[in-house]
Amino acid sequence: MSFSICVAQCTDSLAATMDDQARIMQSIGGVSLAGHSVQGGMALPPPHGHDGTDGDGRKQDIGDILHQIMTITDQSLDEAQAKKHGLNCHRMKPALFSVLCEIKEKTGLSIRGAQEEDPPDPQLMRLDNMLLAEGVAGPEKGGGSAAAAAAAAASGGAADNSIEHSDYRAKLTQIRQIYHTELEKYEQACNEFTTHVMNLLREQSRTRPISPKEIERMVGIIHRKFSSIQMQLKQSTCEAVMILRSRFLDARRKRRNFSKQATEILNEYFYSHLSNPYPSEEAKEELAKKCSITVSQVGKDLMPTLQSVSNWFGNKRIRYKKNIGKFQEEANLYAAKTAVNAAHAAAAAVQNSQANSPTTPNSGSSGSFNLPNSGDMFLSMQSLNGDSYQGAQVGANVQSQVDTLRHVISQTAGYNDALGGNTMYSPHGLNANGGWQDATTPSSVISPTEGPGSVHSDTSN
DNA sequence: ACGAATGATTACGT
DNA sequence: ACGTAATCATTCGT
Repeated sequence: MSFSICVAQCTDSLAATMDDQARIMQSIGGVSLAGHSVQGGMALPPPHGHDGTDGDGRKQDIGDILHQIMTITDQSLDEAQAKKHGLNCHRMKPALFSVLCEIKEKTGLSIRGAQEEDPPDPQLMRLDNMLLAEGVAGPEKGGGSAAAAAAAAASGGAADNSIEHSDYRAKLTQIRQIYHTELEKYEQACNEFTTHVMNLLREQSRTRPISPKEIERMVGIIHRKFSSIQMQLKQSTCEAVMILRSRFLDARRKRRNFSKQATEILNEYFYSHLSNPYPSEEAKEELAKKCSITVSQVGKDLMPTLQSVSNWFGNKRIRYKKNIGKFQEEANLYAAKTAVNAAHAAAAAVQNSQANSPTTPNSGSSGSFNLPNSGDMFLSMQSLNGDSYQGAQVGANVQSQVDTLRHVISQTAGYNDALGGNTMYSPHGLNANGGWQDATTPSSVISPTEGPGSVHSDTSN
């Protein structure tokens, strides 16, 4: 469509003269059509000097309309609505619209500058990954809370065995919650704003030409803006998690020792399973639970978690292996304790079997691990020390240990092994390679770093 | 204050 | 995933 035709339409509807055409064109040209080859053989005559006021009035009229269109977005919504309606009904509207279309076509070509560089922002990706890894983003970690609930239930009402851990998790879920609500808010706001803008643009496209491409571009801009806001949210969330994490780790770094009882229990297990001190998952759990139960919760002693038990055994194994001599005394001590347990258990068993049927050996087991594999223990100590000290040792320790061991005894199962002398179990510790060898391959290659029995055969000490 | 003991973490291997 | 070995950081006993 040519400009002249459009202007002709325009002037037709206004029943304007040729002069008026020229004036209109001039005034439009004033907008941004300078240099445009509008003429098309129709030369622009200079304005006649005599049609002054009338022409000026119309010029004013057109200018007004244009001005109104230009400033329509600056006005309040109601005003704009009213004006828009007025403009839409204006006689000159279709013509003007066409003019604007053409103008736009000529000038709008240059709007092709900032093509969205969509390659995802590496930093955003980093943040996303971190949030995902930290469990803030991504699927609801129902597994974790369910597991925690299960653990709490399993421990039979006993408090969660990792206060700090649950504290950390609580804080993390808090962060997570905030993050998600904020994110949702942003998303909602973004959508709302986008639809609003789109509606607005569609509405405006009736008065001024707006291509779908432009709307798309605008939407893209909005999305980018909002995603930059989201990035800020993600960033601050990450920071919060990092702070929480570091604080949590700091708290854990400030380690506290286990309680005496907890250490006792762990040591008992260790030395009674010296041949294979690798507690199973269940055994570890059992140990952790026992330690937590034994320990009075109000104390400031650290309650071992399953992880702690694993750590403890890891440390113990390595340190024992590194310097068996140093642990000799401890080993003897716990051997004696276990012996005491066994003795008590044996006595109890005897009593029991006297009172009841002797054919129910393990009936009293309360589902605890086979704590003192005493056969293992006795032989182990014997071979380590070279002579049979155990009787005396037991005698020396019975009185002093009875009280502290009572609770263990009550929980002890499998005492029949001790009674029956389960010699199938080979007493051994480390093999020649420095590792704990298989329980089924007996060996005499027990090599403490110092002479066997050279120090600790003295039981009175 | 110092060193030993000790719980936790890390790097690495399987 | 779990174990070992080395190491860190704190606590404990002196």
